[in-house]
Amino acid sequence: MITAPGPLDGTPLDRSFFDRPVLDVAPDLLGRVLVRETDDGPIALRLTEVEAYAGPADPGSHAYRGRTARNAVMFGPPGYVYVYFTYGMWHCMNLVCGPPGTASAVLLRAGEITEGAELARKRRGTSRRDSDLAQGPARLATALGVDRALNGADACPPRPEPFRMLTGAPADPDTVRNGPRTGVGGEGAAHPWRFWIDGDPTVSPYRAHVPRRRR
DNA sequence: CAGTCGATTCACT
DNA sequence: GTGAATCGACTGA
Repeated sequence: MITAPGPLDGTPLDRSFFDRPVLDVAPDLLGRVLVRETDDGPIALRLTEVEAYAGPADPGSHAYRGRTARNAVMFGPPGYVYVYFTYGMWHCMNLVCGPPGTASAVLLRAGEITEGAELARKRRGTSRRDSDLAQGPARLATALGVDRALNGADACPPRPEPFRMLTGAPADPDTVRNGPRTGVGGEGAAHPWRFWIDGDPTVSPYRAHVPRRRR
């Protein structure tokens, strides 16, 4: 039996897609589809907001002070997933870009769940609006069931697990905007390396960096 | 080895 | 808009 193509079908992105300068890859990821497979079922996310982190020279990047146990995946080959744990509660997910050693990555900040919204809502809370399911990097990771166990996972695997990236429908460059990265302070705030699809309801609100108050 | 603070989110006012 | 939650990586002594 032949079924119509759905959001889970499509051409997987080749690893070479990620083997380019991160500032080229980041805007090119908008509109493309990340598929996450688990025992609970598949879920598909159309990316609407990302941020580029450009290696050891980027003051906003985890790679800024060189390689550590946490950021080691960033220093490896492109097309792999870098997951970190933050604020004692949340996970955020990146895709490594550029040749090995470049230590660049794209933070996946927001997207539209195009398949598996029921599963996402089970993870995120039953009363969530659709546009809120993956509106923010930690919400996105939660919706996809991503945690540190997936740090280093292949986003371009021979078999479609645990992730695959599909070409999707790349965003029209005329609709792509860019500006400073959310929550990034210091020197890193100067770089306008946040990219999003203008007017998309799933894009998260911009917030400037706020230094934590002393207790 | 103790102090600091984070690529955040949520509840509450 | 403000503050709490919550923990571990990183820093510098």
